[in-house]
Amino acid sequence: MTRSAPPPPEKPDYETLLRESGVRITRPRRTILGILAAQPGHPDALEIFRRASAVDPAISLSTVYRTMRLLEEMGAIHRHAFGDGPSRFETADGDHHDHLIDIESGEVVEFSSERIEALQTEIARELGYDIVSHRLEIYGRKRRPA
Amino acid sequence: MTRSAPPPPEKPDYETLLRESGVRITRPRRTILGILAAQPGHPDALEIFRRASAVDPAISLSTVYRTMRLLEEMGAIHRHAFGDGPSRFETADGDHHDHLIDIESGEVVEFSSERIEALQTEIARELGYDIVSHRLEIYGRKRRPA
DNA sequence: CTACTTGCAAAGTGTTTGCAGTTGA
DNA sequence: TCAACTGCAAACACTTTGCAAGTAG
Repeated sequence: MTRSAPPPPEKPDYETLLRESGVRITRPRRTILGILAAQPGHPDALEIFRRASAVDPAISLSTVYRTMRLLEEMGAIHRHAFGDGPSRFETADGDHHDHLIDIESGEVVEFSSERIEALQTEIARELGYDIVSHRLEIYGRKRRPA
Repeated sequence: MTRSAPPPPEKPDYETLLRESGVRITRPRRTILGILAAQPGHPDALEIFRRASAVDPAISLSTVYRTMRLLEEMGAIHRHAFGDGPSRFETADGDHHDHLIDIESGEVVEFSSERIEALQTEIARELGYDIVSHRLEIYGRKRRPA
């Protein structure tokens, strides 16, 4: 066994990723990518558009939507439809997780449970299905201290 | 302990329910109610509108939407947003259950798991929240027989 | 009778798309 | 260079709403 280079960084370099997919790195895309990298939350398209506009006022909302779709198709981000509002996006670095949405503030807390995952797989199997994807959202409100 | 009347029928009478809420039973409402009672599935507004039109061609899509909202607010039906398409509705008789959606046919299979419910409550508690509602959807495809 | 409902058309959201001009590789 | 990309405005799908006419109780 020989020494080798350290494992790749946990956060992929989207620009490189895109370029390798034969996609051009344009100004609007670089701007949006920068925003996604800097913002840890679950913003919607309008939110991203607002931040992008602050950096480059020429950016259009269409381009935001087109870029989000592009990134989603590449697997670089996930799209969520919490409640019924607009789609909200999240970078797809880490592992799978589910969401708890604070119905009062809209805040999103991420969590994951191997046991729930396992139960879902089991249930799907019993029903004769293979899981392609799933969505688990808990809507709650902060517990008042007694 | 005295003998008493048998438990109420499992399927509530929506007309009575509505009347008791001070809501008028109009022709369109009666038609829609009839369709919901007869159809066991998870139809969307357009689907309900189509079936209603067959019974009473004068019904408008707006009235379908207004009626679904009314019933939802009364707790008589649940509204779901599977994938990203239109809202789909389901009568709220029985117990709580979750959904497995066949991504190829759109078919919806209902299931419920006390263990998953319990795990969710536990997770929410650990995060400091009380659950208000939740949504668990499994998207899958029928397993091919080997 | 008259307040609640309706149908219709118009408005509203969130998102996608056609097109002519722009730009990255 | 020149296909990929963009901004813009128009189109879209789904849903809600204003209003004048209709109707249940």
